[in-house]
Amino acid sequence: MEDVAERASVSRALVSLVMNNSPQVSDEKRRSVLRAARELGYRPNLVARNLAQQRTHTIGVLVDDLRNPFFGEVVDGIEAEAAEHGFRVIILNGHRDARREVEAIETFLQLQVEAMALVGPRVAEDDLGEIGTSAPCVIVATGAAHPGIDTIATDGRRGSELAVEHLAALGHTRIVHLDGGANVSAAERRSGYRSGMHSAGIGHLIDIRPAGDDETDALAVIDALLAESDPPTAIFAFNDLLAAGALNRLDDAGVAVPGDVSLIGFDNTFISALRHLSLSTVNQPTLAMGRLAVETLLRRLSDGSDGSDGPVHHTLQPELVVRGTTGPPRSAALRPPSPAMTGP
Amino acid sequence: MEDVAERASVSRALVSLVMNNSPQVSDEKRRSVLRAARELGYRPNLVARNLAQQRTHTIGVLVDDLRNPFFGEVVDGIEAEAAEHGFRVIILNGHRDARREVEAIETFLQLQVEAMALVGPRVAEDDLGEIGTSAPCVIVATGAAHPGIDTIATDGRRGSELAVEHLAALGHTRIVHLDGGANVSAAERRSGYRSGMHSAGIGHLIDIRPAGDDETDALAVIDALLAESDPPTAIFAFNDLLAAGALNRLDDAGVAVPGDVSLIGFDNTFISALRHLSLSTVNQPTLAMGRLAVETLLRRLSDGSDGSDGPVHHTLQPELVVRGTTGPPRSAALRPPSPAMTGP
DNA sequence: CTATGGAATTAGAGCGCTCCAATGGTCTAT
DNA sequence: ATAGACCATTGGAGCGCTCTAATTCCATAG
Repeated sequence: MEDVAERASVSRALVSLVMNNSPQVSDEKRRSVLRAARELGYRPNLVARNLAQQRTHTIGVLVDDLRNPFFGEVVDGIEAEAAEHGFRVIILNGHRDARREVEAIETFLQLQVEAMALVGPRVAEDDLGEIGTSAPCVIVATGAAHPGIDTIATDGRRGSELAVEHLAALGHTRIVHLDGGANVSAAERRSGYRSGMHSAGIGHLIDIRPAGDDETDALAVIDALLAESDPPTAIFAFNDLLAAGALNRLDDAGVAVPGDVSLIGFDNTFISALRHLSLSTVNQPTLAMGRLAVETLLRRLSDGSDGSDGPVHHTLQPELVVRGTTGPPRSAALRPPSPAMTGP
Repeated sequence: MEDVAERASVSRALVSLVMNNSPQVSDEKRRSVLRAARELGYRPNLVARNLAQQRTHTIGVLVDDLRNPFFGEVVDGIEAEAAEHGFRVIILNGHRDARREVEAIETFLQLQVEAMALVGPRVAEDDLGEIGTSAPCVIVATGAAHPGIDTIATDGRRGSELAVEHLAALGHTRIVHLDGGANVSAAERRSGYRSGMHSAGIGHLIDIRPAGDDETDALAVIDALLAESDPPTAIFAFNDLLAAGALNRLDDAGVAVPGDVSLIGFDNTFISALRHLSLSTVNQPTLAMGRLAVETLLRRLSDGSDGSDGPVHHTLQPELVVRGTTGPPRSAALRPPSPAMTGP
């Protein structure tokens, strides 16, 4: 910068003004500074600028798992909205591990990001400690598990109800839920499953199996399920990945979907749309969630409020997406939903 | 920091030493500094540290498309290796757009990253200009399209040959290639397709259709293909996503896979492994590529060489993965799809 | 008792930039 | 002419940290 200033025979301060294209600099000087900069291959040092300005114009985005396309879509929304407001976005990977998430958040804070969006985090609110309030922070796509922090979520409870209602309407009664296990959204979806079962009048048939949130997590559970004397006629999986894994296994075992068993997922990732899977699922408005997350952060930023007072919870509505993996149970014609009947 | 120093009644310099856990500080002072830091909730400012140190210990990773799980896997490898060597990784999203990629690289440089890995970039080498040499830079998973820069790639030519050989060995001759279009790896895979066809003695049947690298890019091409008088018996798609899209469309049209048409992809992303897709494909050793990328960067860093002299090209070997979408062609006698027939 | 060396500690300059207050210049109104 | 207003420009302090060289302290040797 010194060099540029010298070459253009102006002061360092003037170079700074030009680089930030301040309006109050004469065209003549501006041109000569820009030329000097170009000739010298000068590139402003953001680290220094950030330090001097005490601002970084940066939003940190923590992504639970880069391999899950669902999160990629949310990030797209975040980036779009952030860019419109002059913010840079840097991404850190949580690797589906709460410990690494906390590290990543700590890194964000040390890097002085102005705000953070945690996409699908696994950290419990308690483990966030003061961390969440050192900078505006919003949690995206993790349901209502963080009452003390701003959140953007799809109504996982309602989404689950939609799924169960759909299956029940088709005539299913023996509906099993593959639970998301340690995943933070799991509780909410589980509760939706429960209430859905109750309002369908089959509350006594509630059956929840711990599974997880990855394709591989489904395998053992499906095996166990198939080995039982009274296997389910329908399965509601925590998310699409898990459903896809379940589909694998059912296929292995020669079980027809939806002929023998209906299957529905959650998230509506692009994989569920793949025709050969054609997975029925529940849609989350990912793009809107991302944009809303940034809006929320920016509001905090201009308020100066850090969210510890009255956090904001945005809940978006899920939508049922019926594709090819759900259908009436085999015996539907013979056996309309009659909870009292337990055997043939 | 000032405050911490005062509270522990030591100098700022000593606090700095403690924060960088230098060995030459007495236990007594160390403890009291740490306590003071804790009590004050002190968090070192990385921006300031980076400026003072003239180092950031950061590797910038530019990802072509966050939604493509293939890239997520490569990034996993990069992060693992980087962490082992005390480097932080920050990720920027290229959004499948060369212009945004250049912006991202510029951002990395301004943020003073010490090295960059471009994962599946779309920028042509020429558009990289001096940019690539301002810091060590390695291009991952984009074939041999960047002769002047360090690269890590799977041998796309060989991979394509494997795919074609496989199809030819099954008895196919009418093998069409769905081309990756603007994607930088496309040329290499196309050339492998060509050479594969030639060595199978069916060079005269070479047939390349521009498509793209996303599920949606396959639709129109498949429609066109099916409308022809002599549709192919086998399709080799640029990547898994494209193949998945093709599968969708073939399915829509009631074409059996692999009964009527065999289909093979490239990348071996987890979606190809989904049982219902069960896509035959060509594997790339993603994790190894990521690790190798970082190794290469670190070598440049310690050499002080910037790669403009003698770039290094690592080429890893692809592997054929045969799953359920490839099989022998239907015997000539039957040949069901007879486009001349329009009505029952 | 002084000299010597080593370890622990500190003062202070400096990293590359921004931003405030101050400077000098030009223009208009008196 | 002179004061005032207004612009473009600049000097210099300061952002929070590190790092070198200097200082202090203490133990040991001569």
